[in-house]
Amino acid sequence: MRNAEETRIKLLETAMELLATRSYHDVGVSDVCKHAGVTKGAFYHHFDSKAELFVAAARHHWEKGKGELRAIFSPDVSPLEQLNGYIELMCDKQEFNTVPGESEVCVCPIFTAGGQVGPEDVAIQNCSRELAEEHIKYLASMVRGLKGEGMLAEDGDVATLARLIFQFVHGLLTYGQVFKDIDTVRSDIRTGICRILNLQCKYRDVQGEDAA
Amino acid sequence: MRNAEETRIKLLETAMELLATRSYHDVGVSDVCKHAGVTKGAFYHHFDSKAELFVAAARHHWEKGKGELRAIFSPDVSPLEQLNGYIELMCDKQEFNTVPGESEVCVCPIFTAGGQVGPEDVAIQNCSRELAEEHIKYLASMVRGLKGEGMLAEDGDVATLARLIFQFVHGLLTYGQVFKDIDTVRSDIRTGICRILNLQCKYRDVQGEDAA
DNA sequence: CTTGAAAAATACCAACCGGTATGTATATCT
DNA sequence: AGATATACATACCGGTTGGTATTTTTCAAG
Repeated sequence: MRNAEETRIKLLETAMELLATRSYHDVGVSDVCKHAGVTKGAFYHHFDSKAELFVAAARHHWEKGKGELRAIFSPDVSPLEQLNGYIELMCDKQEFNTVPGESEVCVCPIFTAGGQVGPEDVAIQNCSRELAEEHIKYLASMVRGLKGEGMLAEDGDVATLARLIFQFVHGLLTYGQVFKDIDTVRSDIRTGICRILNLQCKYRDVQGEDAA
Repeated sequence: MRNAEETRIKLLETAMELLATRSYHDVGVSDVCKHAGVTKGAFYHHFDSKAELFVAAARHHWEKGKGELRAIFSPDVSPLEQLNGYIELMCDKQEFNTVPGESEVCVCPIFTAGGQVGPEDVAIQNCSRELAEEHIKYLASMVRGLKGEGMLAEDGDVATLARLIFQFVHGLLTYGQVFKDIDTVRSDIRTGICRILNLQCKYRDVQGEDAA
């Protein structure tokens, strides 16, 4: 492997994959290297420390996923489709990361890691906060859309609702990870978000293809 | 310290305290011992392993808190008071665990740990699930009460609603930990739960003492 | 081809962590 | 009082982890 950028990205993505099913402290540098097919020498050529790797990996992961988010929350997508798209995306991400026997559901590695590092790894916490805020902004635009179309049965501050959805989804994913029950996650995510939004009932059912 | 039981409990509670602000892998046996004022010899006299300590600590913590929960969710407390009591309890617990400069908000250590250990520490995961289920049962009884009194503007499965609340609260606490913002937690917990339940608006405001 | 810097491999280290072996003081029972 | 089990302390071990020092390979410019 001669391409430096390729190696770097390989390390970033491997780190994220491992972080999806294990905790920050559980994922060692040697682990990442082994799974990426690289040696520690190569690793420390590209990164100064483990913490720097994970911050970079989180940012990379986010930037990579941003395209999907932007597509879903694009202004030319109706708010309702945005909601359905978001729910589907979240479920698909879990499905993608599911290793049948091992871990059935993973959480958003970035945000989880932020909660699990002590005050010493302040860089990771900051990164976690920053990306969470961006995520919530996307949700806010969706909520604003739904509100604008009068689809919400109850009034509520847009920023607050977006934050509540984010919080809920994250707790839901943690639940899924602990209980290893992706079906409940799939079902609860829709129910939960709709109730938090107090989306009018007539809009709640997914009209499209729901043949599982 | 000649009292064995006292030492054991000291270890259990110290473990829980440390786990409140750090991750499972971050809290070492030596750490617990140091903070508890005992040596590793004493520790391994009482527990076979680190995992066993934390399982025991979680159970102990739960049993200790069960009294409060039972008082709040007692049948002779009105459902609405149950809700307010639960919210207050959750906030108070955060307040209690807050170390001003260090960590502003902690999460429920038991459930969080369950999500952060790999498949090897299956005992911890099982304990985490078990206690979460018990917690959700308490919530379910409250939801049933609210529903019975017709306070919910929208129908919904009791078990599902209880689960949604649990998931939300947990995500909320993680959010609080990452953002170190207990005020948002205090505000969001009420809003979030009320919206998930779709509690009728007239019941939402806390009538009693809210002088902060 | 030579050269030189980037990229990656090998080997290694100090620190740490879970766990153990062993020693010692105290309480209880006979 | 002597024997014995409990409660705890000290010291240490093997493995792992983050990180480093050094060497080898790659590859493009001159």
